Amino acid sequence: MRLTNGLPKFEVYILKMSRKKQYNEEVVVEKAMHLFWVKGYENTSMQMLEKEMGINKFSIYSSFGSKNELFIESLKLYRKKVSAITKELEASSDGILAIKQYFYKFLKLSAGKGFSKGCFISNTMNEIDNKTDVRVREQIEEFSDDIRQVFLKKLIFEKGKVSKFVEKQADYLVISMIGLSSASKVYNNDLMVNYIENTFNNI
Amino acid sequence: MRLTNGLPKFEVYILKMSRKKQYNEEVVVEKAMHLFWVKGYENTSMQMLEKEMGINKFSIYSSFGSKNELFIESLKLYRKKVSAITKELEASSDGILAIKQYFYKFLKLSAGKGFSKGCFISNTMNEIDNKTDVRVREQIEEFSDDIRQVFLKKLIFEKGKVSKFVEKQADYLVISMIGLSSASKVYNNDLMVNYIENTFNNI
DNA sequence: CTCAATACTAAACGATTGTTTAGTTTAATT
DNA sequence: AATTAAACTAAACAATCGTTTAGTATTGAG
Repeated sequence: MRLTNGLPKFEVYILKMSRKKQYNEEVVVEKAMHLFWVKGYENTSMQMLEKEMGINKFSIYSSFGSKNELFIESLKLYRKKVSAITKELEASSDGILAIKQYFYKFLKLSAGKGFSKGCFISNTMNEIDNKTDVRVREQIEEFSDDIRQVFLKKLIFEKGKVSKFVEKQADYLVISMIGLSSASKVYNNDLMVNYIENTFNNI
Repeated sequence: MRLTNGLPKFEVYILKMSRKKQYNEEVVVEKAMHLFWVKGYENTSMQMLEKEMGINKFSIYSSFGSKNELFIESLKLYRKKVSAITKELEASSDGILAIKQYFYKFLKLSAGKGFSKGCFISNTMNEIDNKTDVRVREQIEEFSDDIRQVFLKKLIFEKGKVSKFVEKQADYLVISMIGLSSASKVYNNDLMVNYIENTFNNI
């Protein structure tokens, strides 16, 4: 919908309807996300995105502006998906046990068909370059901070009070979780289960 | 140096000397390794390699055959570098403490100028694709197996006997170390020190 | 000095990269 | 039906990718 008589100078605007989009932007972003997740930013080409998203380059550019913008939208969507299980953790009546369950859910989330996709964010961390876009870095930092905050809340819930010690445990758990998803791309499920169990022996 | 009279049928071979190489292959592989280490396989172009190695494409191809072969040589060289500190661990009179020191040495090895390069092998793990070369996968597996073996040896040294439990601790430590190097690319040194200290609380 | 083998330079190869553009189709309002 | 804005198709863009090739320079023995 757009104005056909230029800038709004009067109280009555004349409207003209144009052709409708044949795709849903939320749907195609989800498809792009899965491709970026598995292949990474650089190894995903516009050609691949066209095929996966089912729309052509013009549509991608008119909806998202650039490959980079589409990537950022994909990261945001991923964070949204993760925040679903993060909220479950937050709502749980358990403390540390709930964090452990969260690790298992996170591992499940990274499962692909016969292989592990890892965590989209930690995959992106590993692709980071000195010339990576600032807005991509922001997504990574915010993701990490969000999870740390919930871990901290749960640890305080279990241990009773805030302390430097508990803060450091939260830091430890965040990095363990990032390590978990990275490693899951190469090591089998049994080894990852063993990793989670050992990690929570320390807490 | 090559024979100029074909296959060796007689006792006397006629030799012809040709132009000498103006570069040392071991030296230029080291330079390639650093570039692959920082940028990854796909994000390193032949143009960058020419510049970094100080020789041109023809020389790279005549010495190594392809970009992929050069990458594999780079991985081998990296393993050689890591095996230096792995041997220190093996030779140490300490047990678990020596493994912890190994973690710190590994962290130091991944330090770049003002940023962390991570571990070349774990960076490569994260770039793995369903169409990644088998020989690249082999390098990763061998690297992982080598370290596990030394960790296991040290754990047995400290705990006195072999057991399923000790084997699982070795598995845990390998994945922790991979996680360590991945995370070091994004998190600061204090957080990584905290990670190492917490990890060895469990062992 | 000649010869043959190899190292080198530099240009070119076709394929693919992300992005843009020209031209056509669809839609609802006038 | 005419109009107009936006969605679409498809081709083209310059730049870069990994790899190859043609031509020249260097080597040391015969």
